[in-house]
Formats: sequence, C-alpha cells, structure tokens
Amino acid sequence: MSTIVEVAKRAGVSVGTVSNALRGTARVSQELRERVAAAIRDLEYYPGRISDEVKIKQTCMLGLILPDITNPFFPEIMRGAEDRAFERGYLLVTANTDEQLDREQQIVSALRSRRVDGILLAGASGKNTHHIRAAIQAGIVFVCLDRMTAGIKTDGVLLDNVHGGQSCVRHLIGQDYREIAIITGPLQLQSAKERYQGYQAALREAGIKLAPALVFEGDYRKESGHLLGRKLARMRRRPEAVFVCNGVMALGVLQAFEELGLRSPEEIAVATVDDLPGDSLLHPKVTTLVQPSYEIGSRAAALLMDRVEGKLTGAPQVIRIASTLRAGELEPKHAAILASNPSKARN
Amino acid sequence: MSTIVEVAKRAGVSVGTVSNALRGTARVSQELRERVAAAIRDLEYYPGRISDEVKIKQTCMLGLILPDITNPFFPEIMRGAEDRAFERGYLLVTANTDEQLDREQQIVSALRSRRVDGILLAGASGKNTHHIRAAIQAGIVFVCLDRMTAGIKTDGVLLDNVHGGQSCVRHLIGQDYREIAIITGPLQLQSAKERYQGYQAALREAGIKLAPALVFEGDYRKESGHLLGRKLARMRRRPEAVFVCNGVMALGVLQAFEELGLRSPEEIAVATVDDLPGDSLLHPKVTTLVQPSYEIGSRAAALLMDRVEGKLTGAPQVIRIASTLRAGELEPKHAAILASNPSKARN
DNA sequence: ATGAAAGCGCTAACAG
DNA sequence: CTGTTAGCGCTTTCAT
Repeated sequence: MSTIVEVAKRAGVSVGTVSNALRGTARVSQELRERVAAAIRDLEYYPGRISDEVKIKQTCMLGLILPDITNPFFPEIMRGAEDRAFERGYLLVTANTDEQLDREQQIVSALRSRRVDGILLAGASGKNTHHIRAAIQAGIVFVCLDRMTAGIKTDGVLLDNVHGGQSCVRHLIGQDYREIAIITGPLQLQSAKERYQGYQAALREAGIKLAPALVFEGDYRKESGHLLGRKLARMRRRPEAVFVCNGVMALGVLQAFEELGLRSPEEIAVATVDDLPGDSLLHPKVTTLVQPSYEIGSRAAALLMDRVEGKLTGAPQVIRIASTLRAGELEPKHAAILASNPSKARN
Repeated sequence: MSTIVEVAKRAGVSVGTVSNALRGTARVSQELRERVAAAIRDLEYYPGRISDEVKIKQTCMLGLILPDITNPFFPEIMRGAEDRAFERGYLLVTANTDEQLDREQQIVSALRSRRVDGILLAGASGKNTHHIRAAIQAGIVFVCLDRMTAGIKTDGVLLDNVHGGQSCVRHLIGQDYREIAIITGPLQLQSAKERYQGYQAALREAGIKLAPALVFEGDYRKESGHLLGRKLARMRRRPEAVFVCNGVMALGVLQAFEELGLRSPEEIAVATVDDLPGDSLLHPKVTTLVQPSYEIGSRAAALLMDRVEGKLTGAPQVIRIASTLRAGELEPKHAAILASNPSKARN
C-alpha cells in the first residue's frame, strides 16, 4: 500500500502535483501528468479517503438500522436506500438490532465513532432514546423509516398505516364478514397503533361494534402469529376473518391454520399488510396491503442525503406513503353475492 | 462536535492526558481524570476513530458483497456475518451487486477507498476479476462465500453442492421417479456446476442415463424458474420430477405449475435447494436441501477476521458446509411403495 | 504523572 | 504551472 508521498517521490514531483493531477484541481503539464500516471501504475497506488475525512468532516457514509433483515419486508427497503445512496456516492452501512434496544445503542455508537453523516432508523421499540438525542445533538442527521421513534422529532418516511389498515378491513367488511379479529403488532410501536386505529375506523364506519375479545396483541414476529393463530382457531366462537398486522405474523397464522386443518378463506378469511414472505402469488387467498418498500427506502435515503447536504432545511417532515390493496382470491361469501348481483363484479 | 483539543483546553490539561484518561493507556491522577471527565461531559465529546485509522491502517470495517439481499437466501448470511463481526468490534458494510460485474467493481472500489480490512464476497458471475486481484494485491483480504470466484485463490465457505445435489436427486430416485429434469443455475457459476454434477452423479449411480432434453439452464432468478417451469409443464413427454437448483427459481416453477393447473407432486414432483422464500412449511410437498445460511455467513466472517488479524496464516482453505435434506411430504409413488412394504416406513 | 510534539495520508492555501 | 507547508483529530513516544 503505497502513499501519495511515494508516488510523488517516484514521479519526481511534489505531493501537491500528484494530488492535482489526480483530481484535476489545477492544471498540470502534460509531462508531469504522465510521470505521475506512470508512478501510480507502477506503485499500484490507490487513493484512500479516510485521511481527508479527518479534515473535511464528511464521510459520505450512512447508517441503516433495521430490526431484522431476515424479515422480508426489509430487504427491499435496503435496496431502495442503497441504490439512492450509491448513486450519490454514499456508502450504506446496514445493521440489525433484533429489536433490542441495547443493540441499537451499540450500533449507533459504532456508527457515531465512524462519523457517519446520517442514519436511517427503523427503531427498536424501547422508550429510552438518549442515544438518539445525543447523536442528533452531535450533528448526525436522522430519518425514521417505517416507524417513527417516539419522542424524537425527525423526518420520517412511512406507510399511511391508518388508511391502509382501514381499507384492508373495509374490504373484508365489503365481503360481508362482520366478526373480524385483529392481530396487532406491539402496541408501543406507532405503526402497530395506527394499523389498529385503521381497524377500528373501518368497524366504526360499518357500524360494527369493536369486540375486545377479538383483539390480540402480537409482536410482529412469526411465533406470535403462530401462537395467536392457534388460539383464534380454537375459539368457541371463531371469528369469520382476521386482519393480521404484518406479513411475518400472517405466515405464522396460516401455518397454525394449516396445522389445525382450518381452511382459509372458507372457514376463516385472512387479510394482512404485505411483507408476506415468499411470494404472495402463492397465497392467492390472502388479501394483502401492499407496501412499496423499495420506495420507502429510496425516499428516506434521498431525504436523508438532502438534509446532510443542506439541500433541505426547515422543520422535519413526515412523508406518508400510500399502500395499495390487493384483494384476495374470490372468497365464498363474496362469490355468493356476486352470483346474485353480477354488477358488482367490477369492484 | 468538539475535539480532543477542546476537551484538553477546557480541562486545563494536555491532549495526551485526555487520551490517556480516556483509554487508560497510562496512569492519570484522580484529579485530572475527574477534570477530564467533566470536560467531556460538558462538551459532549465523543471520540472518533477515523483519525487514528489514518495512522494505524486498520479500519475494523468489513465489506459483504452479495448478489441481491432480496433473495431470501442472503439475509441469513448477512446476519451470521454481522453477528460475528459485531462481536469482534468490526463494522460490516453490506452491498448488493445485482449480479452485475460493473456494480461489483464499483463496490469494491468504494470499499477500497474506505480501506476496509477485508471483504466477504459472493461474486457476480463475470470472469473479469482484475478488480479483485488488485484489491488483494493492495492488502485487502477476501473470503468467498457461497460461490468461489473463478481464478482467484482465496478462502471460501460454501455448501457441499455436489453431495447436496446428489442426495436430493437420490431421494427422488428413491421414490421411484426416473425421469427427472433439472433446472440449473448459470453454469459459469461454480455452485451451479457442482449441483449439476450432483444430479449427474445421482443418476449415474442409479443407472439412469442422463437425458440432455431434461437439462435446463436457468439463472438463479425467479423469472427463469417461471419460464422454464412453463416449458417443462408443456413438454410432450413431461418428466416425473424436477430438481430446481435454487429456491427462488423453485418459486417461479411452482407458480408456473399453479398457473397451468399442474399439481405437484401428483403430476410432477419438485425438489430444490433451500432458500425457498417464505417458509417451507407452507410448501410441504417440496423436498428441499436445507442450507445452514447463518452458519455460512458466520464462519466466513470468522475466517476473514482471523486472516485480517493474522491469527490464521497459510494456504487458502475452502470450507464445505454440509446441507441436510428435508424430505417433501409423502409423494404418491412412495406412498404406494410404503403400502406394500411397511418396513420402509422408517426411512 | 504530565506535557510537548511528531506523525498518519491527504488536500488546500500559499509561494515561487 | 509546481513545490512547500499547514493542518485535520488522535495516539504515542519522549522528555520533563
């Protein structure tokens, strides 16, 4: 690993000249330029940037903190963020917290000591946000992703959870299901709370009274979906449908149903917000709220870099991304309605 | 963002003392230690490490280059690598190549200029490996992952593809399927080649002649699985089973079959190597070769750090990780055999 | 036990 | 046009 000094020496010029030749900062004579080029080739010199980072206080590195890349909802986000970052010359450092607050703290710390310019955060659920505040205080820009971190005012890019959840449940209701259960995410997370609100709104507008017995709090992980799915399947009075608040849990639910021989949607319909692992085409019967994850990552990264570069100033803004509903395969009840009223077929 | 100098000034000591107090390099009197601590608190000083990296030529950053994190095979690998790296104080920078050689080159370049200590590489398929050689030459350690990069001799951690593929196909044969097609990966990739070899070996040992018409080369992506699945489904003489060389393609195949109303395994059995998106429990009929992805990532990272730190020296070693076969649900042919020969039930 | 000062690789002023 | 040099923030000798 040769340095710029060695190159200068070998080319018989000063380091300033090498630097200039390299980056075109100033005109360098044809001859010297060639000598420098030769020296660089000979020495296989490859300029490093960490030395200037010391001076210019800009690393062009961004952090991306996710709960768990293994949850298929996140890889797309990462791609979106990475593509945008890469385009603009930033390097993206992605890390998983496993939903563990202390791990999040460690990661933020590691990122801080590396002086990243900004961080995209899909925070662990904890309420201790001191590490975030401190980092912001220190000049690191944050943009929240998927979920806002409570008590911190930053930009954010996330799903319009209330409307999404509402339209999802509304769709079920539109198919004449009335006893609709919900498996929520951890309710201290904003996204979980909002989806739950959407559920409530949909019921309300349909004049259905919310039945507390049909509300189950999960934790966004498969195990809890599985557990609650079993519970649900075995209820004395089983609901007609269930709205599962994320894809991973939905998977657990479907598995539970399969184990118990419960057919869906014949015996119980399932709706979920996307990030359904694998490909939803293989689960045609599940109504899903499709999240444009790539776009979420992409826009969040763009926003972050705009802040970092000072292109964007002013109050934090929260961008709500619209989801789209992908109706499940025709479900029995609905099919029956259709038969008696063909005009509805277009919906 | 205050610097160590400001801290020193505020505490009325020298920077050396601050540094010593901070890292316990040398004894510092109780009093000064307290003054320093106070100054640090007041100024919210947070030591950065990039300045020393300039000097010590060690960044404790590792790169992880993947084709596409969106392929569910890779997130686990990333977790494995990240967990190990984090434990040992390294930061992992993960990037996607999209199987594009030029993108791989750009990433390696970005990583090099940031002076990462080492790189975990699941290479893009191209044969132009100049950028890798150059980076190695420059002192960056490489460990290959999942697939060796042709023509470069480095350590590697990857599946025992030949045996894996063989046992997978052998299993099909054991169920009395004889006309078994294969959808391979891109055959310039070693892993694809090896799985194909496993297929051949299994046929050979069973005395089945390889039928070139049953060999289809895919590219490890879903679209190609879908395409070839359709093709296969429509053959005048449809094979009885198909061995699909990765999970994503298998998904495409299953989708194609579903679209065409072809039932599996009744009409055609499917076996695949894991990384089947979602959860295989939802595809109980597919025989899968389970890859311990987490372990692959974990071991590769450990190996890389051992090299970086000089704990491991000597010739490159390739670690082959064993896969395990998870038999698909009882398939018709096999079930018939069982009925007439109960003793086989234990297999 | 403390302070002073030399660098690390590189860029950016500033002189010539 | 080209060379010199002063830092960037931090650790680490080396004196004191």
